[in-house]
Amino acid sequence: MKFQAIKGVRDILPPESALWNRVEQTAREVFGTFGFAEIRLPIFEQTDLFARSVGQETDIVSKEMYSFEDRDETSISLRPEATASVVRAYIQHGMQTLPGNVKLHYMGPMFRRERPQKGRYRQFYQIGAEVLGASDAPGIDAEVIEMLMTLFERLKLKGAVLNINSIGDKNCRPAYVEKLRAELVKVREQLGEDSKRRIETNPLRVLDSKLEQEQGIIEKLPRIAEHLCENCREHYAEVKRQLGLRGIVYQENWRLVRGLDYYMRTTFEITAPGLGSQNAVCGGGRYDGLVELLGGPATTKGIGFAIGTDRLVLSLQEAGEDAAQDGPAGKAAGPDVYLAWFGAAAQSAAIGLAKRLRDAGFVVELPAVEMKFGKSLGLADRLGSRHAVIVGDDELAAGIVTVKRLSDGAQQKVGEQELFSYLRTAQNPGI
RNA sequence: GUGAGCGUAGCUCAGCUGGUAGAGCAUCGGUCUGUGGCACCGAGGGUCGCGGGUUCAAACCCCGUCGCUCACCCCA
Repeated sequence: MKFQAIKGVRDILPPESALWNRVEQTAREVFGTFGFAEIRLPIFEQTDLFARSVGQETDIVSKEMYSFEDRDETSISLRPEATASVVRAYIQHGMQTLPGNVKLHYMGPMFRRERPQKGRYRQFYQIGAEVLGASDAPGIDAEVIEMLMTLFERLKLKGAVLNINSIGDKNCRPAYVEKLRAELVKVREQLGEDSKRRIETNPLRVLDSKLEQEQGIIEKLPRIAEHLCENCREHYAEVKRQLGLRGIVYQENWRLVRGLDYYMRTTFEITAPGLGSQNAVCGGGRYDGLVELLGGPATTKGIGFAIGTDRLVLSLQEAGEDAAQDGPAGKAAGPDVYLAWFGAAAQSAAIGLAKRLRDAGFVVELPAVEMKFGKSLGLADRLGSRHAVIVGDDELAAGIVTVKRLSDGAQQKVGEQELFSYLRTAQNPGI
């Protein structure tokens, strides 16, 4: 094999692509009902945008970005996430002058140069949404989460678990981080290599460690919930109350920390089964300082999330939710009508009929060259067609067609108007 | 970046203690010039991931390398 896809990227083939479309379409519908409109963003930006927002010292920026020098020598990067772009667009287009909160959603590929594994790719897809505006009301946090849960419910995602936490703001987090660091130094020798390193680089990350021998130590570490400032504590309490008002079940997880620098206060993550080691389908949180950091008005607050579409689809597949495809293995669902024609005169009649059928919304397969009768019906069968419509000399002479139901072989001769009504009643409406 | 497992036809795999490749499925054609699923017959398709070494002889043994997968790290 000469060419193959680059490491960590992949093709999404039928019938899986149909599930992707369903997921993305459902997201558009659900988000639309919450008043979110779609924003289409560029796939690359100035490198500095990501360095400033995501954080220069994060793994994403320091070692995972696809960066390159443009011809004018500016550094450009493929986006590793989209919140920075949304905020950039918000500022660039002066959206702070729009009435109320600006609610935007997006979907598309992101790029991070990590070692691929189950549920992780170098080109991966996210569906995300952001609320930007003057208000940081806890009700916004809760509604954003409600919207997410509504989507998952609509998609029949099984076993989704919502984890929430508050990681404080610039008034209380630094002091907590120092306290945590001080405690970690005391138990340094009992920690693994990775956690030892994080004492310096990112003490919060230690809380997220999965190492068995560290669990007992982590349980005894100071918790941020007990070190939040007054404002953060009240905000967090109100977010939880607002979630309760919406009937949303959540799990408080004091060890939930986010990897991107811009998060503060509310953070959340949703896990789902069937994903292997990477079990988070969605992560998000509040980022009130980000707009100002990127040069926008200091009064603008923000909150958002990103769903890992690859992982969401994977979890749905593991649960058998992709069974809606009923075509032959490896193929998309078959056509409604296979239009078998025989002879030059029949071909021209079939071309016209195919057009009228398609205009009426039927999926029509029209053989490009004449085939033997048996071959043609055989192909109709293997394509998973529901009906064969036969146009040969006999039909032409009588001005009718033969329609045959492939599932049981029942067939009859009908005029064109009858054909349409027959096909409509034979359709499986709904689903 | 680190570790482990795996690389034989489009797919799933067989190939014994070394003797230069097979099956099933799939594809295409035929039996079959107005009726599909079945059956039978046939065809195409492989530098055995790649390179080197050992050997009279390597898919098989040794070394290296590339790729895939999973896990660590980190994250969606």
